[in-house]
Amino acid sequence: MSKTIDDIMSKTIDMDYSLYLVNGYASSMINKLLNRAFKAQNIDITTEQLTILNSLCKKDSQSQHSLSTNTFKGKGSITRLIDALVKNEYVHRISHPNDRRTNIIKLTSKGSELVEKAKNIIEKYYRKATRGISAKEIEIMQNLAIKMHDNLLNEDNITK
Amino acid sequence: MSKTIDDIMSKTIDMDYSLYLVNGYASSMINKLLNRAFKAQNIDITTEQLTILNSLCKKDSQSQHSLSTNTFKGKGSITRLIDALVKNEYVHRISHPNDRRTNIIKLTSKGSELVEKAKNIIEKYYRKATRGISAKEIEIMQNLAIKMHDNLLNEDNITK
DNA sequence: GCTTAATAGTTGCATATACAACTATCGTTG
DNA sequence: CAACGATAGTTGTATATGCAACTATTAAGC
Repeated sequence: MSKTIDDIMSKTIDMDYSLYLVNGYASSMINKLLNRAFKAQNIDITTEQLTILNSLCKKDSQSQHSLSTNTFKGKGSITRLIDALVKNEYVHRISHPNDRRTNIIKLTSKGSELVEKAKNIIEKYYRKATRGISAKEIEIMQNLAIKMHDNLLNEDNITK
Repeated sequence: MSKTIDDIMSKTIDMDYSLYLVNGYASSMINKLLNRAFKAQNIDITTEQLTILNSLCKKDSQSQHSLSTNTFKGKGSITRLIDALVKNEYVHRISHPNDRRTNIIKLTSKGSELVEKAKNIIEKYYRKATRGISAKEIEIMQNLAIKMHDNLLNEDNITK
């Protein structure tokens, strides 16, 4: 007998279920552990900055606007994350030749190497997190998370 | 044919799957929308602060240490969140009579009323997020998120 | 009882994000 | 081509978190 949504929501003052989603406990936990692991191994990066590098691995030489769209981050965050990445020489920030408003972000070789190192650590923690969970279940969970994200993205009141 | 974990992890440089978890896109999206909705309706609260109030609804008069454990937040965050809650008179911060190190946090009537108002908004967005997803699937996802969180909590290297 | 260790909470510093105001540049339209 | 609006990025302010150093108080061990 599984709970219906109304069972879940009708609990007196118990917002645990929805707050579990809102707070993203699992996400923030693995995020924290990863950032701690990077620091412990003297890898000068954060998971948030890695999101940018990962996007550049898939498609190099993106504009900041493109990176903002692809990583679901605000343009202000992008500016500051790239500031940090440039400082560490993981990317170059180059002015677009035909549009001086636009910056082109290019992965450096140092950046590529870093991604490979970080990838191993991420995989390690990902495996820890998913211990005892089948690949099928993981796939279900990922698809549901994506679906929820899409549901919210498609809200009328989300224009920015 | 579903993907195995190795299928997922072996992709060349594609960390999307694990980064989707790490970044908690769905969580941060609903979190953002909720905080925006609270502001739009002149409800002076954030989801993070609500996590504290929710815990107090379940068990009032907790110490900050207890709240830290129950909400998975660091003690520094607890201090500052309660500063904000006290300022808005949603809680009282009272010195423990027998242990002057400890503060007891008590929900005020204003705090209780606020939780009820916020609960409706949270439920609304929770329903939007889970549109087209069955109650059974939601339950699966929640249980998996809890399991992943537990997996990481039980790591040897997590002592603080 | 005194010393030491453990516990509870606060605070400073760094990172990240949301939001809004701002600058600079490009495109469109008359 | 001048004016207007759209677009790309930057920056200031506020909130939240992690982490480490710190104070204050209590508990434990001798």
